[in-house]
Amino acid sequence: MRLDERKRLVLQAIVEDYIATAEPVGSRTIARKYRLGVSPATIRNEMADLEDLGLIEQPHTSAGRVPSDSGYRFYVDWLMADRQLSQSEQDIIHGAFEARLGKLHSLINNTARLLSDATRYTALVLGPRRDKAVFQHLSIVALRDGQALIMLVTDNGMVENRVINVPPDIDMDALEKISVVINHYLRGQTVDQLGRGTIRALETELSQYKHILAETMELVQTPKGGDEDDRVVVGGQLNILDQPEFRDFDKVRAVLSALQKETVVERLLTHGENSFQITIGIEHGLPELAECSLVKATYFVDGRPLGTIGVLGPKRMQYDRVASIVKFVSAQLNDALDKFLGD
Amino acid sequence: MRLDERKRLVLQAIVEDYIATAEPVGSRTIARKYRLGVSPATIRNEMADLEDLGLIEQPHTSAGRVPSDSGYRFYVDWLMADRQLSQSEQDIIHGAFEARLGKLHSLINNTARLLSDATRYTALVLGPRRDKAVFQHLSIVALRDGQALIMLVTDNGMVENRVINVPPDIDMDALEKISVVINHYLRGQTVDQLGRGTIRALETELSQYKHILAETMELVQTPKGGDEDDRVVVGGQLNILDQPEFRDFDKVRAVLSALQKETVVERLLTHGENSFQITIGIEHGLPELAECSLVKATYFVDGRPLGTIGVLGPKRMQYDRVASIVKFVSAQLNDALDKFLGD
DNA sequence: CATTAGCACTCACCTCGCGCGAGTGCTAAC
DNA sequence: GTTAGCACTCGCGCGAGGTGAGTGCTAATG
Repeated sequence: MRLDERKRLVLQAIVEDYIATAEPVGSRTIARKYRLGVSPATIRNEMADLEDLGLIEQPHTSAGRVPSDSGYRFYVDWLMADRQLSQSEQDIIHGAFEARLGKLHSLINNTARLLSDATRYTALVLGPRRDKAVFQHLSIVALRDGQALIMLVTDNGMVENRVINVPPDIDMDALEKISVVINHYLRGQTVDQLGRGTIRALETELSQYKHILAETMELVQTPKGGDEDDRVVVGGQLNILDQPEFRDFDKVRAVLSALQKETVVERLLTHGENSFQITIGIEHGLPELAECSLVKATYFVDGRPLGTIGVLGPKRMQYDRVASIVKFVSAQLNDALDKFLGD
Repeated sequence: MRLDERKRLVLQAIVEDYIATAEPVGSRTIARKYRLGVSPATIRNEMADLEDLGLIEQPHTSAGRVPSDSGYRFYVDWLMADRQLSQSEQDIIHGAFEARLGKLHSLINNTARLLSDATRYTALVLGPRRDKAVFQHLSIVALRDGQALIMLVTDNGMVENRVINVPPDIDMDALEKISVVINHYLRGQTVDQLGRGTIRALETELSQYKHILAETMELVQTPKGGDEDDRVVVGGQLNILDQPEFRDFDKVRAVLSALQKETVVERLLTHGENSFQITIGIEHGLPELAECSLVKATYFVDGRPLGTIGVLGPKRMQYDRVASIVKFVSAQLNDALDKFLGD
């Protein structure tokens, strides 16, 4: 879509004013605030054209104009300026990643909080995919008679464990042996490429310990570490209460309850293929979140995509600011993870 | 406070009707619905008396009556009938605990969901206290050059781990040795009674591995497993949106944001000493949650208190139903944990 | 003396109508 | 092509009036 310079300026003014005020924008306002050097009447003509193009719309006759989804899209693609984060903003974010190595989980958790605090919107963080993880180490530890703990470490920093029942008379050496064998067979494999052959071989070699092996394989193969799915973290959910467009209980409930469901958030964050992407309104295909936009970025370790961070806000979102923050945070996260996991 | 039979019936009618409808209750309603065999005028006289006693109040002249905090308290202490859970309700809850052993964390997580689904209010679950936990086992596993994983198991089923840096040239045997020594010194101790002496002895014996020891002791002693505090789980937060008394954004925000803070929830659940307790309104001393009531119960393993479960709802809560559910769920949880952790 | 019928009174809440003002589209003049 | 002017639209806020639920008081009643 080609627009002449003035139409672009008018559209930009409408989008930015609406983002700032949440009120439909009138021709007079634009003429006054954005000094295009023309009268409101001219602006009105331009606005009529923009409306014909589907870039803006009127909530009702005799109201100002509001950007449509494609209006936002055009703004994001063509009009939006790159916004530099101020040095102090950068410092704050950078500082948050200074914290010492710890659990991957808390790194992800902190990122969610950081993102939501920085943007004042809701932050979504998706951790590493379990099935792409490379098996690194497994240990089995006897806890007491009849119980043992299996612990699994993968290369992307995830640690999973589970308590299992074992025959009460089993001795430490047997457990040790089992874990040595399993380690030997699984080292370096990703979970989703575990072949039937490998499993069969294990079953043969450990035929006396069927039960333990079965439990272990279940831990290894459960796609998401069981029912509690640490993969998704949501931060700052309550920030949506501050948005005037959500001054409506049904809308709030719809959004919040969608965010409760890990599958929804996961689909949201895995939708699309670009490593940085802005999704406006219904573009993601989730009707519950049709009133929201999402700015998301993938983070990497050693050039391999590990997960995604995103910021969810109203369609009337400060795209420029949020985009810079998301980019910056994901870059910081890349660095932190390289230090944490990099070889 | 002594009340004659009829006053008790009137109070009970007011509380129960208000719980059911969320509307101030008038004298006519009581006479009609609760068939006390007297006219509205008589009820009005009784109500005036109850108001003098501070058990009920009027939102404004010419409205019906609403229970006051002490009215609820009287109801809960003296008037409320024990409610039996139906067999099918019991079966559902019981079934939810049938699930196989897994991580303690997911047991707690599921309990929160179960409680909130069953009551349609918000569920709070407090997991085991870290500092009362008895050290059971520690292992150190080399991950790759320069990194290792420390893992800590305590008797109450908690498993904590942390990635640490180690000298790149350290060998497996050294790690093994360190963990043997630490295990030897710490086995059977609770975290909060770790004496200076023990620590000094460890420092002497492991003087070559100062750094690793320091990291380990930090993991052991960090009161709550670092910044991410798994101790508190909240379920069904959105249920408060269904309560008519919270059809107000500021109130919703106040409650939800209080529930976001682990410290608040923790204080709420650790307040008071009884193993089963109903807290009405401001009795817990947290002004943010002054409009809420809490029904909570402690759960045990081997007779030792491990944590607390609770249901948070409006003061206009179905105390009888919630009380039975909370009691039943905590009993089920006791059983499940005894199977899980019991010696 | 407790109970009840009757009655005047209060007050939240709903609805309706009205005026205001922001904003538009159109037309005619520049 | 731009702009001034103007009639028109329509959401919104406000105040008036009516409604109804509920009360407190008083006097009559068994």
